[in-house]
Amino acid sequence: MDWHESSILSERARILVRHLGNLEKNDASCCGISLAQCHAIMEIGRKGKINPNDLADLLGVDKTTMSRTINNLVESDLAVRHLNGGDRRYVVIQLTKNGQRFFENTETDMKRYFQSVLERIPEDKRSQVLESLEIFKAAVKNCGCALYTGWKSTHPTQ
Amino acid sequence: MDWHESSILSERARILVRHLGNLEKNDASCCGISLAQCHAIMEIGRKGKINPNDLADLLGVDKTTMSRTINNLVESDLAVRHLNGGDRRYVVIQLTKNGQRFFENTETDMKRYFQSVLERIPEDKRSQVLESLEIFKAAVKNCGCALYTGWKSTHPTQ
DNA sequence: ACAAATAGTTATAATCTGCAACTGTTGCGT
DNA sequence: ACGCAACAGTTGCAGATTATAACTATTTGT
Repeated sequence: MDWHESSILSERARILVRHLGNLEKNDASCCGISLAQCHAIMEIGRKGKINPNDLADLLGVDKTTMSRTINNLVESDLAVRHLNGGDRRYVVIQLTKNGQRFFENTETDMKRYFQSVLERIPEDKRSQVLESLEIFKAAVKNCGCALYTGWKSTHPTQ
Repeated sequence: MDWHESSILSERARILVRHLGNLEKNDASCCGISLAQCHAIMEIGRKGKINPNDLADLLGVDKTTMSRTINNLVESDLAVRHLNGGDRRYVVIQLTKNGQRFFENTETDMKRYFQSVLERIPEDKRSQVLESLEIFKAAVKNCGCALYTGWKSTHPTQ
């Protein structure tokens, strides 16, 4: 059990997440759209069509929050709700032309950003970094355990 | 200019950030403390002592938000404010005994989590992943540009 | 000595969030 | 066919978080 390596991993992942997260937050607020709305648009755009419940799970928010976020998108003419003919409980969400444009522009922006990140990585290390991110991503996703397992039991609960 | 690689990079970083972010969010809410408060505790703990302004910059929030977050911590007996003798404009924040315990427990939890992530990475890839994360982190930090540079100009602004 | 700059706090208002309770729809067992 | 549980989705409410603007207090520079 290598305690030292996991400490390094923890540190690097933390800084990375915070840095990219802040970047997102700062830049999202400058275009009249909330971060939650932006994330929703990006996921709807990638999936093409999706129902609110799955979208809520994907983004890790409550379905009521999702419902309201979708309201905002619809009011801003960025997304539309359709009723699924087969099962009328289901609602299908899709992007409008406006939303589609937003989605594509933002995806291009993100690629451009990561392009410039890539340029800051030595050329002979790029494929290694790409592969490692995939490995790390898979390890994180497969790790069912919680981040702060000890909180409930070991933390002073005020 | 390799558009394909930056696309892959973007995708992997995005999923990683969202996954770890959600993990944080879900687990933070279960111990009577907000995510903002938790982040603040962790940074105060790592720095030992820090002033509100620097802490706000570090966490990417407004200083007024920081002030209130610190209020919460003080009320919960997790941190204390001290007046800096030298320049009485400055406030120094430190953890209380309670806060210190919280900090140490959480740091241990995080290490434990990343330990189990590490165990899911093939042994012969671990040092490569660790190195790559460092490279990637540095590249992200040094990249002064914004994530969504095009939003202001190219996005439909509502 | 006095204006500008700095660190920090409070007032206000807007936004985001989730739990509880609700409607409407479907599937299942009898 | 009926009733009931399960499910998708929405709204009422109440609490938490956030930033902008206006403020106090302290220091620095001229």
